[in-house]
Amino acid sequence: MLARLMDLFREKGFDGASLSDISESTGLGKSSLYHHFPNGKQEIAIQVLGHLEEQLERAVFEPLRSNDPPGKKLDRMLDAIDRFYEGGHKACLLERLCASVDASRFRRPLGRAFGTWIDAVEALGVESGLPRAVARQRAEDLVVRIEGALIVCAGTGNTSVFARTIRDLRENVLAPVRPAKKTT
Amino acid sequence: MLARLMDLFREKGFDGASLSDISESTGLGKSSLYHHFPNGKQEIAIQVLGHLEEQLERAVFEPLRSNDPPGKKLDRMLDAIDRFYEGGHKACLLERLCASVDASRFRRPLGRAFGTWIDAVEALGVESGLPRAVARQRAEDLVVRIEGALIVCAGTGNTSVFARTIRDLRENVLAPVRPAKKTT
DNA sequence: GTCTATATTTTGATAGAC
DNA sequence: GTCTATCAAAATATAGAC
Repeated sequence: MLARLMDLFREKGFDGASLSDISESTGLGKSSLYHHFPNGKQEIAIQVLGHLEEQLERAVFEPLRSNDPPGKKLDRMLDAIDRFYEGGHKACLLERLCASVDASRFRRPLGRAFGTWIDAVEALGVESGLPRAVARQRAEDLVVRIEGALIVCAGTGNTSVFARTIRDLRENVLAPVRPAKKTT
Repeated sequence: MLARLMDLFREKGFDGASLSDISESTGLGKSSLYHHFPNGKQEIAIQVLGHLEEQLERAVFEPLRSNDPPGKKLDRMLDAIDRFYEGGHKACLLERLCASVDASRFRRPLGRAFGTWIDAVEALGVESGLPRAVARQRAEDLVVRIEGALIVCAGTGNTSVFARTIRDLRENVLAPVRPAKKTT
């Protein structure tokens, strides 16, 4: 059920998904929805966010705990991410909630979700031998580029940007630091 | 007036900005709005998008036409972009419209705006001596990273990610191609 | 727990006076 | 060109039966 609701919010956004949509997508009447979520739509979104964090846990943290080498772990993370966004065809719930009018109400869970994600990738970078500052930057960059690629794909209708972004990330997130190029 | 409306849509998104908001932000009654925009809210958004394209023209194309060296042109572009997004504090109109329920109605102008932007950066890369394919990729990447950085800043409340992204882009978008690093 | 029915507010949009 | 007044539809939310 939370999975269906997540699909709905990813498709329509928070402001765009009405209670009627929610009712239809769950098969429950509005009164039943208020039985399960006394605080209405906002609470539904927050519970859906919680559900996303669980999936993030499985997609990002679980690979991280394995005994595979870091490069393999990164690959498995990116595989999971690619699947989750269906190659750039499906939007990010975090982004959809960031873009809602009530974004301030989601600030805390949103900040936590982004932080969790970034921290996990940073830890992987550190594990693979990168200096912490570099690992941090690259972890932020991974999330930035995935979110951005989803936007550009949605705006242009061209999902190849997402595919290429994932490919680039595979090659570059854990790459050894190279000396800076001199500017002319 | 279109500037005020653009601010409104950037702040609240398309679904989140009601006609009452629009009325308040412009100082016009609803009937007056329908006098100027007979097709209602959708037409307002499309005209605001047109206004954005003009600003994009000034911010992106005008620097491109100067006689400065490519690196200088890129710097001026990124300065304008940094100003436009106020260092990551203000959202992107394109993204807000991508994230609306009615996104399909904006698909054409959105695709055109993204295309214009990417094409301009690609041309700059070619001018600076990059192979076209590389220039294309980097141009897409510039837009991807700016859009993504805005999302992450909005979600985490930390605008330093935007600042660093701009800095990275300054150094890397036009950098000469370097041989790929071998994987272990 | 789920339903039908309804309350209340807000939405996008129009009519018509000035 | 702008206003007041108003519309029908849709929004969120609740009451109360079963």
